[in-house]
Amino acid sequence: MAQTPIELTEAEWQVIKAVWEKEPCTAPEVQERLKSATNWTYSTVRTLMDRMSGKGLLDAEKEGKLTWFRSRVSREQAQRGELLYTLKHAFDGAMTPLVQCLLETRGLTERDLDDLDALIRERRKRTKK
Amino acid sequence: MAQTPIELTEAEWQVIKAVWEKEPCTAPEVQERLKSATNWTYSTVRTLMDRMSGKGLLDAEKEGKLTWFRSRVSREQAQRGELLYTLKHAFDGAMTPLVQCLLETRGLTERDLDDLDALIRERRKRTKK
DNA sequence: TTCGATTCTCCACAAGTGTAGAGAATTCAC
DNA sequence: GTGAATTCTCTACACTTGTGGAGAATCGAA
Repeated sequence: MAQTPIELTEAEWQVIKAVWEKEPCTAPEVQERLKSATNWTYSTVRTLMDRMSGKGLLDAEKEGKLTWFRSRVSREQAQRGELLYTLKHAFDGAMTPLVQCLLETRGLTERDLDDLDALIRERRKRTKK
Repeated sequence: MAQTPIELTEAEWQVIKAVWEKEPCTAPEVQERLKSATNWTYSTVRTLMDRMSGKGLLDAEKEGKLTWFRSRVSREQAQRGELLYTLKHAFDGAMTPLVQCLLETRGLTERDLDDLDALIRERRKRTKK
């Protein structure tokens, strides 16, 4: 069940986010989507995507000359993996310091704080139930 | 001022946490502290520490045969770096989804939620001022 | 059916990372 | 001062990551 936590490299994040935008998709499409952000050549994108398929992060299906890719991990899974990594290594698993760090770090708006409040209240309700 | 954000590899996290425990310290000491967690040989630990000195993560000072190491980044700096990395790549900089993910992820206690509340209230006070 | 465009495959390479062995240097106890 | 113990230096090596070039394969249009 709790499969090995998903970890993505920086480049892999770029790619998978582009894939999530619209699936299935081809490598040239992904290259195009990343054009402005990275300027990667087709080769670069394709190599990344192939490696990601090898790791089970993407799924590749060949149809004639084209190869269609789709993600095999959801955004939520990936986010969770990344966050858990940080939680574990940087904060030794302690959630509160992590949030504290977050609150210190950013120029937060009142609105942000309201959102957090709401999240917590929401979460409380669920726990109570 | 905002120096390039600090990023540590997994092994580097282990090492620097051991260094933070008590500084300055020697490589054999660090090896000892990590003994139970990693079983790394002296060579491994030392190589890591030397590389980290090279990167400016540690400071190395030689005294006779011994080399004393101390950290050049604080736990807070490192935590912030790690967290910002996650925030940026996995959550596109959006704090609320990150916290949301956090709240979903873990078996939180009432106590945890109380702590978060407190943090937010605290933070509000500071903003108001 | 040949040409241009598109997409693919294969290979390459430098830098970074995790890991550690072999043997030199230093030091301390006798 | 000799030997054992400690610590160091140097080197190595496989694997991953970021990046992409060269040229083959395929497809659509003329």
